[in-house]
Amino acid sequence: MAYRPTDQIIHKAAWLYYTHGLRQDEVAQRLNISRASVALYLRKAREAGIVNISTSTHLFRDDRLARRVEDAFGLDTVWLTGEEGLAATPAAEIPTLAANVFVEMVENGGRVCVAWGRTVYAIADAMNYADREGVTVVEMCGNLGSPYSYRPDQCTMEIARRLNARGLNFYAPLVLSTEKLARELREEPVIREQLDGIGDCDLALFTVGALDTDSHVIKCGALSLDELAKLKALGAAGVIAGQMIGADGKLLDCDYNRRMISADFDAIRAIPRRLMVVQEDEKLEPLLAAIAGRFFTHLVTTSSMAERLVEHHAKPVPA
Amino acid sequence: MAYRPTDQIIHKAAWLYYTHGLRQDEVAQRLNISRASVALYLRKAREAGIVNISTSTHLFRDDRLARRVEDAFGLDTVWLTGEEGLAATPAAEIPTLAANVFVEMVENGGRVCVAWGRTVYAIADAMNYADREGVTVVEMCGNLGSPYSYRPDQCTMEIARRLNARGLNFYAPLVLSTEKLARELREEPVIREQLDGIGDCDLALFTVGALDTDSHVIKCGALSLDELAKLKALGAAGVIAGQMIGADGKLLDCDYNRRMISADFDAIRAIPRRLMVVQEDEKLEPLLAAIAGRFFTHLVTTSSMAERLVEHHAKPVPA
DNA sequence: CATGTCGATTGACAAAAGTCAATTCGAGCT
DNA sequence: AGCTCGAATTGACTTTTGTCAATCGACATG
Repeated sequence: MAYRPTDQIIHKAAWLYYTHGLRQDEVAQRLNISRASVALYLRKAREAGIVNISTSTHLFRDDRLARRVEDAFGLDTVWLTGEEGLAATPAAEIPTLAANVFVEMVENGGRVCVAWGRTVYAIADAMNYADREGVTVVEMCGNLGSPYSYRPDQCTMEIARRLNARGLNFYAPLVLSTEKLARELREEPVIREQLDGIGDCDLALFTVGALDTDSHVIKCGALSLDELAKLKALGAAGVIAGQMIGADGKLLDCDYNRRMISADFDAIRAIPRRLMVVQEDEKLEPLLAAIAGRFFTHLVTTSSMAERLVEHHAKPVPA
Repeated sequence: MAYRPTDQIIHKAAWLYYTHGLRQDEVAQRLNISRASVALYLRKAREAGIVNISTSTHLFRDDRLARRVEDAFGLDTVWLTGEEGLAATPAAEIPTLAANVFVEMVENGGRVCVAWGRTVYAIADAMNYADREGVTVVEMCGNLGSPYSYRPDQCTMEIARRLNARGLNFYAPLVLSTEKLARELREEPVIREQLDGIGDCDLALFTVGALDTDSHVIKCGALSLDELAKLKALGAAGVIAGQMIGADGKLLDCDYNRRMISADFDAIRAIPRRLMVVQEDEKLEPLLAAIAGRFFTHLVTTSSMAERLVEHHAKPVPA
């Protein structure tokens, strides 16, 4: 963070107000400025992450159901949002919780890796500005130039901005038209380096995609409806960082995957803490596939999804 | 933290207010309680560390002088409080800054070790309630039952309370009347274990004591004026965790030190991050001794002390 | 069963914080 | 020097928050 000279006074105001507990008029008096300026500076301080206000996410862990999911699938931690409509708007609950959980997990000097999608973008949006130091945010997969407002590079950069971190973008498309081109591109040093760097991360944030006709891969134009149907016939059950996986969680052996520039699954699994966020109730099948592939260690989802997960676990072979 | 049933609603109120940014009356409406209750719950949430408000301490690092001290003495980080009277009361500035720096340094699951003294107690007092998990706070040296209000065990316990941590006290006096008894006591399993545990910490908080007639060791009755004079004649330059050190930073070879139950110096130096806090301007000589002994890696002190340190470094052999 | 006690809760008022249009300041240009 | 434009700052007003005495209600006790 480059320190502009005016930052100094913002810092001082924040220190006096939040740390020493002075009132705004007292701060104003001491710094010889108007109280209105103090109020302005304090807002800036909050936005810049000079002041950090965070709420414990314990509430969402302190739940029998969450523990049952942890035990059933061997996950490190599960956070659930209840039915009770604790959010301002119901749709905001999962991203807000995920953002808080994620920020708590990011450590100074850490290297985090983020995927993209509607959910990840919403998380970025709900994320507080935090005053981390030396954090690097890297993209997990190639980009898609698209009419979509939540492009992958925007996700990365927005998250980096909130964490006061350095953002590293992937300078490649997500999916290419031929397998040959994808292979060649993957061997380009710039790309190679980025791909190799994913395994060095200590934290990952991602979601699993569904394969409905209105799902993300379709909407952003990575895949046609025709191709989708074929992939489903081949056994595709979900999407991880753009790549198709089967119900067993393994990379699907298909042309589409071979045309992809994205994180190697072993590299993803080499990351010690991997936070999966699932918002939509329709994503049970993809989520189970992601569990089978051991893609994540931490999970944020809804109570209703958790119930279905536990239920499924009780009788893994449906009648 | 044991969750009382009423904590649930405090959590919810805090989440809605701080994370979702609702107003108090909106929170009240949603939770079906009066707004006054919401205000009350929010205060409790802040006090319990459910909500964490922390201010960046960058301001105090962003200082040429701090860098010069870091370079001159090979320290990791130095924070300085300026002359400008940024504090509510000047005397509160150092403890408040130190408390904030310290809390930032404490990591979940960590093991921290604290010494005691007027300054450490003031730091404990200025410390925010933080929502850490799995932290252990251990005492660095034996206790002194005394008329003093800042007894070592109080320091430990207060800091533990603020960090939502487990506090481990030393069940031994700081100084005994004979060397033999001290030696025997050190070999008691309970004590041995505590002493050995100090080297396993990843963070330490302590100060260096002076040897004036009104200094801490005298006031709390650990030492008589007579003894003090003798120790000074022997070359005592400062006090670290109760023990006398010479100007070279080495443990002074004296009867007093041998009667002491306190952390082994090698154990202290085995702790990777050690935060030294020096408030009083008279402590230049003790601080230089502590530097010579490589007792600390991080330092919080005043600008004026920093100036004298740098000055001293420029001409280490005074005319 | 009335009564006392204590903590939780509330209504009403006072204090503090947020907001915004108007004004001042200051860098860059003529 | 005088002028222009945009950003920083402020005073005045509105909204939100903090506080505290009064009240409620659960539970224990004579």
